[in-house]
Amino acid sequence: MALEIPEVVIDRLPIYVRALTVLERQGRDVVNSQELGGKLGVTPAQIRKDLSYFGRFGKQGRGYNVKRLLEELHQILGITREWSMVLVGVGQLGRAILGYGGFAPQGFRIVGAFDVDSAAVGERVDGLEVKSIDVLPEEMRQLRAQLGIVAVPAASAQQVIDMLVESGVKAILNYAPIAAHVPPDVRIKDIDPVLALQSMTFYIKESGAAP
Amino acid sequence: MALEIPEVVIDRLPIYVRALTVLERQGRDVVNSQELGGKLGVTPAQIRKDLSYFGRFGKQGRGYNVKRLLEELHQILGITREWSMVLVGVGQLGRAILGYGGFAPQGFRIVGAFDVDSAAVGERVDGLEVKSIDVLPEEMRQLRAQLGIVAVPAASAQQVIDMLVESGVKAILNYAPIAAHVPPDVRIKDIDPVLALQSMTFYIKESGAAP
DNA sequence: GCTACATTGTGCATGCGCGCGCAATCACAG
DNA sequence: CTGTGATTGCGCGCGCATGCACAATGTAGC
Ligand SMILES: NC(=O)c1ccc[n+]([C@@H]2O[C@H](COP(=O)([O-])OP(=O)(O)OC[C@H]3O[C@@H](n4cnc5c(N)ncnc54)[C@H](O)[C@@H]3O)[C@@H](O)[C@H]2O)c1
Ligand SMILES: NC(=O)c1ccc[n+]([C@@H]2O[C@H](COP(=O)([O-])OP(=O)(O)OC[C@H]3O[C@@H](n4cnc5c(N)ncnc54)[C@H](O)[C@@H]3O)[C@@H](O)[C@H]2O)c1
Repeated sequence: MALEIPEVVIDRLPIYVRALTVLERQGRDVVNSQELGGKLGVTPAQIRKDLSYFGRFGKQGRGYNVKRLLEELHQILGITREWSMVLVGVGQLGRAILGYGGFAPQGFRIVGAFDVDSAAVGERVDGLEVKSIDVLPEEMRQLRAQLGIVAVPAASAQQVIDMLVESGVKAILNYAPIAAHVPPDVRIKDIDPVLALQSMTFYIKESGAAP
Repeated sequence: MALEIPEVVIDRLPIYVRALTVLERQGRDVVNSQELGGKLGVTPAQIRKDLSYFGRFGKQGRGYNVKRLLEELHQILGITREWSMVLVGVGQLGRAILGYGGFAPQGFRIVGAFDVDSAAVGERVDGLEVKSIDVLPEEMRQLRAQLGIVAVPAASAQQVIDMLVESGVKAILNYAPIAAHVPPDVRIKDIDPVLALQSMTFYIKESGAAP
């Protein structure tokens, strides 16, 4: 199979999905690569090249059928089905994640929440009962979640990630500020706002006006 | 000046900072590129090449002095000083951000919080009084914040970003799921967990066991 | 049905990031 | 002070992502 597809390409596809979803909701039928690129800050050639890895979805002289392209991208990314996720760490961030309404419409369902703190365990948060981290392995045998979200302090993160991997999770969204280690068959993506800020200050550090 | 430094390099420096900070706290004096690379999943050559853009910080036969290298990286990234940030959108996520203890130790201070909802305005959240979005422009004349955090719904995000730019903000951390437009002299980084999830499902979609 | 026009799909060249490999350099032991 | 061992700094080539340019192809108008 065509597994020579660059990872950068895969990372751009969800952005296309996001923009196309907006266009579909606006009732737009077709869109061309130039308009789409303008919205996203991507060159039209880039978009066409990216899509050409997977097939020929456009019509010359018109552009891309919004609905059709959206379906194709869903198929490619594997987001036609529903995905089950478990959350570990029901603290401040964990609660915001549980309450976030942005996952469900995209087919990502949180089916389990775990914490080590006995004060949190047993509590109901957004219709989900928080379970003890100790029962994660056995709970996972029923839940069969393929994705894990890690929102525990840095000190516990690697340990929690190991547990998730052991329980069969194949992809992890990690909010803890560590560089975690996972087996080659497990995907992991980190979200760290501090890293984002620290790389931006490099570019603006000369632009005056300290307080 | 040496402004030919690739952005990917700048994006890696904060990761080095994070790892070195841990080593320093552990009392380590020196570290070599191999050990550092092992921790971070980066090749030793990559690390040495990255650092060589900015100077010669290592000693042959020994490695890098942890404290010294950390200071150099702080200097390079512009994180020796304190940076002031304003937050717009004090909802679920905004409150988690305000309560997050990870910004202050790295020199990032939230000095203002704004919302449009009259129920939130006037409220004190983590020692900060939430102000109306209407007074953002005049408040900014006193606060002089260089960074902005956007945690409002997608529909309001571009408008809020325009206001921040107008008020002199030079870098924006955007949590809203949109591709925002900013002038060339303003940096912006997006944080979107859904995009991260959607790119990971591509790789694990065949690996069995649907619910 | 035919012509004019718009836009895709892609071969190809350019440029850039990555990592190899080695000489230069430093620490340390004897 | 000299030799040994280790690790950096960096020149260089390779590979890959990016974007140009054009032929292929479909649309719409007449
Ligand atoms: N709050 C934010 O906005 C924010 C933003 C980015 C990253 N983060 C990161 O997310 C993580 C959580 O942040 P937070 O603000 O929610 O902290 P928090 O202290 O409020 O929550 C952490 C939760 O994890 C639980 N926990 C600790 N060890 C555990 C273990 N071994 N197993 C299961 N649960 C465990 C704690 O009981 C607590 O409920 C931290 O690593 C933080 O750096 C937070
Ligand atoms: N909650 C999460 O974990 C999470 C994660 C990632 C991204 N996001 C994104 O972050 C944003 C906020 O999410 P949330 O869950 O906190 O939503 P929320 O509805 O709880 O909070 C949004 C807040 O923004 C305020 N607001 C709306 N328009 C405004 C305007 N023009 N000016 C100032 N304030 C305004 C609202 O009054 C509200 O308080 C959304 O774009 C969401 O997609 C949230």
